[in-house]
Amino acid sequence: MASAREPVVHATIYAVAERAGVSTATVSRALAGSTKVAPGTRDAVIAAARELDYLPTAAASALAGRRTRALGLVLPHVDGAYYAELLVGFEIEASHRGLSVVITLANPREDAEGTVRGLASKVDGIAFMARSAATDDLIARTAPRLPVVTIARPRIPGRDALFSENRRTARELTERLLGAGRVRPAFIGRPERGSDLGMRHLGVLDAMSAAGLPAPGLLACDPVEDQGVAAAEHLLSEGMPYDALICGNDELALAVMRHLQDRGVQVPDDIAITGWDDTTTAAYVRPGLTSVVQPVRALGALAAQRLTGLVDGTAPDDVPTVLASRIVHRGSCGCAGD
Amino acid sequence: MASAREPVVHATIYAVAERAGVSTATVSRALAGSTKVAPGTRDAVIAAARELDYLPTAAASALAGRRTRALGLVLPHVDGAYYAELLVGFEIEASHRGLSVVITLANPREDAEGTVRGLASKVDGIAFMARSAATDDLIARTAPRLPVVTIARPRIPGRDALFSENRRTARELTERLLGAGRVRPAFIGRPERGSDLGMRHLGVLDAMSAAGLPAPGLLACDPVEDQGVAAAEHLLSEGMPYDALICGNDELALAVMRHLQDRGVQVPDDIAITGWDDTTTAAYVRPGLTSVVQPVRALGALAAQRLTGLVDGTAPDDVPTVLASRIVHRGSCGCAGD
DNA sequence: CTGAAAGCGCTTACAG
DNA sequence: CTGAAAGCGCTTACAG
Repeated sequence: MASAREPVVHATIYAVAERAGVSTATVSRALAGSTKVAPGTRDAVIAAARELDYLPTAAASALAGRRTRALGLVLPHVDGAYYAELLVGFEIEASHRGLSVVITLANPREDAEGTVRGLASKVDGIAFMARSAATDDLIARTAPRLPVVTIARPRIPGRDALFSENRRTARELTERLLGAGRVRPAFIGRPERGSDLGMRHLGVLDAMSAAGLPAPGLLACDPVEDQGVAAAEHLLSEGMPYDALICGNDELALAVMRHLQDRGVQVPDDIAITGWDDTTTAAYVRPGLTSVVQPVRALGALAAQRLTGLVDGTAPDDVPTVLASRIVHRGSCGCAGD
Repeated sequence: MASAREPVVHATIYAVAERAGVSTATVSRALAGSTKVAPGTRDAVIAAARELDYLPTAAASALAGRRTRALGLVLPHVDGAYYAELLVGFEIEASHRGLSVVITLANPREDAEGTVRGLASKVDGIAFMARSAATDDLIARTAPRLPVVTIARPRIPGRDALFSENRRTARELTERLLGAGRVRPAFIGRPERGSDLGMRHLGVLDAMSAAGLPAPGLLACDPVEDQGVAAAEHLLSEGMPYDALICGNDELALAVMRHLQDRGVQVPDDIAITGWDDTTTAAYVRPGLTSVVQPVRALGALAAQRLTGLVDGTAPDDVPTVLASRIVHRGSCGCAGD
């Protein structure tokens, strides 16, 4: 076993101060862009810093300044373009504000408590995304310690909660199907209170009751491919009692659609199918899958933005925010029309 | 504008020490799991820490301990499941080792230099993924400051470089096509020296020359959808001079395939098509797209692992590492066989 | 506009 | 096995 890497010694603020002929306080101010530094002094400091290739140690700044200049993002332990997109929005916004991003995957099988506590010790604020091992309770206990926002998950009392529009969009989508004569829809997915899927389910209910129709069918299953296959199998065994399937996400919708097609069911003639998230695949399958585009990147950016506001004390408090979604009509719903 | 959030005061190591009736040195050791602490003492410290809900300030630990206990990951500024998967592998491995992950998207349009320098000041080591705004030069200049590894990008002299197997897999894929009678293949993508696509292109050349055949065609374009469409259009206008298209990634392959199919070309009868990355969509289109699964998650994990070794001084130096890829045969290549 | 000095909250030789 | 004390490298009232 080799010995630990010998750390290269780098210039500190003292070296810069000495070279520029000023105090470390002045170096600190000049480099922070303080306006109360004489231009000439500032230039000398900047020149000295550059000559020494000075890079302030983040830990020292954080300790002295009581700001880590970092934001935390807790994601469910899954892959997928959806979360990647959220991360992109969050990171870009954070980096525009000079903040770095510490990312954590909350794995149900592991020590979520320890993970989140650890994160809380190294960032100025945390965004919790959707369903993850970070429970309501854990988030609530974390919140007094530092600013917290939630994204696409049940709201924590007194904390900012961000969502994409779900209920109203689901209602519109359902009304569109009803308008095309599909009056016996079923919802596929597990609607949980306050979650994205829960809200989507409510939107479907809204449309049905507004139209004076009975409640839609419900096939409760987790939003993953194999459960979609199982749901499709179940439908076939039941003799296809519905004429439209509003799926909680694309993964489910694609699995259901393919399985039904493989069994000879015609989409959309025999049954209409819709999804959510507008994944890449939705546009590539045939018929194209009607889906809902969510402003995921904007949601990520908004989270970073509100967190920054909370950290600086410039944010209005406790305002839930909902960003608009948009239906993308393709062939699978039999209502693409125009 | 509201005033800045009043920080809640939390227990420090002094409070824990006082409560446990020991010195802060002992608290520090006990909590770090040092073996040189008497069991009774350790229990008392742990109890006191729990009672006070003590959370060590990461900045203070980092400053005093000269270790941030964080790893940096620089990704190209794009979304997509591929990078998400890499991040998952990296994060899981890092978190297993008690390290957190600071993620940065290197955007060509922005200050990559400042971004990477900032990152270098807050982590113990950095992994640079693929093509990003982090140039060879920038990475080389960062490397003396802290441990660095690269992933799927041209190697930086003297630094660890990780890859998934590209050249040999490309050769196998090509040989399979040749075996199925497709002797006039073209490569679609922009092969750059030392990059994943560059290696894939070389593998195709290997197979052709080993078979005593002329070099394959080359349609140089960036690996994005619209360039795939343009390439397909070009092929049509040329009268389809090839019988197989080996595309640098799935995005390109899918765009090419769809465009050709829309123009009446039969896949694989008229032309065979293959991609790389085995995206979700590859399995959903018809015919299914033959593609190559890369060990992306494992690559991420390996990067975190080697970085940790480098930080601790326990890593063998300068060993390039290549992880195996696997071809997934589907209908599009006309060589699925069985 | 600038500096001296205290202090941020830990870790780690060093000594016992 | 434990403690006193120095020190990690910054920032920020405070005073001028």
